[in-house]
Amino acid sequence: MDASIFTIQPNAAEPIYRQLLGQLGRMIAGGQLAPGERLPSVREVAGHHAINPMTVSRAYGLAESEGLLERRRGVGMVVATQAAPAAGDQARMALLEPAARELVRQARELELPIESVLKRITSLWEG
Amino acid sequence: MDASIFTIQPNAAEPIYRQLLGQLGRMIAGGQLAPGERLPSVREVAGHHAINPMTVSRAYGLAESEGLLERRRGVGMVVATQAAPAAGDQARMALLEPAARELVRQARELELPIESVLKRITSLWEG
DNA sequence: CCAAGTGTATTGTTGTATTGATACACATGG
DNA sequence: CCATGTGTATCAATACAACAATACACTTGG
Repeated sequence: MDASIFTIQPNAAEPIYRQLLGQLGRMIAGGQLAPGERLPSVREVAGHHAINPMTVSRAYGLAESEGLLERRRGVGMVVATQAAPAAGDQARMALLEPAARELVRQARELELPIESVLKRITSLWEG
Repeated sequence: MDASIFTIQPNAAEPIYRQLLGQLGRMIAGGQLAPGERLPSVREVAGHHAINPMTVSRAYGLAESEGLLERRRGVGMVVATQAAPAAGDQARMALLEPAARELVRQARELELPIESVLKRITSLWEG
């Protein structure tokens, strides 16, 4: 798998290692990363995004302790075999819950009509 | 205006002063806070939420430099008179854009069907 | 076997951000 | 005038992310 699977924003408020961890979790749950699949090496990702290898290692390490990845000594990281790949819409939706709640909260504070919000979401989805 | 207009989550990743600033901006844009309306005092908000007064002051100060609030010496902060209260849906929607983009990005990573996402949003809106 | 590739433990440094404690300047109302 | 209420400037403490530079244990492929 190429190192470009990850999208990192260096200037975002969310720390880099956490951006990586979040993407890993969602891409595994969504099936874009299948069990047994090998991940780009720490140095590969670090080089491609011009960040520190240890920052990537930190994300991988946390993913491992969450049961998402398995460490193959001398080889690299691999998507855990028992990592639920195609958890039902239900389970995957749970991972979207925080972002969904936040969106709704902000929309309420803005007193926006729900129709406009849904429309915008749809537009962003297609675009 | 009561100090309970703000909702702060002390354990969230987003810093408190930024939570306050965001809510201020949206509630003013949405019209829940009308121009000329007085805000709860720094100490009031701080006491109510058990946080440091300077944290609230920081949010107020930033809001002032953004033109959202006006400082009345010895009196308190007031919603700026020239603060666009009922900017069109268009303008208010712009404030929702970051949250909307993030939601869509995560939904894509999760490979969720757009219908499920819209459904959940609607459900959260009504609930 | 050994060169080259894995991840990682270690130590230290740097920069930044958040929060807190205190003291101050100002305005209002009695 | 002065007690009481504003906001805030200032300084300090703390936490954390990220980087840097090694060194190490391990596996694979030649």
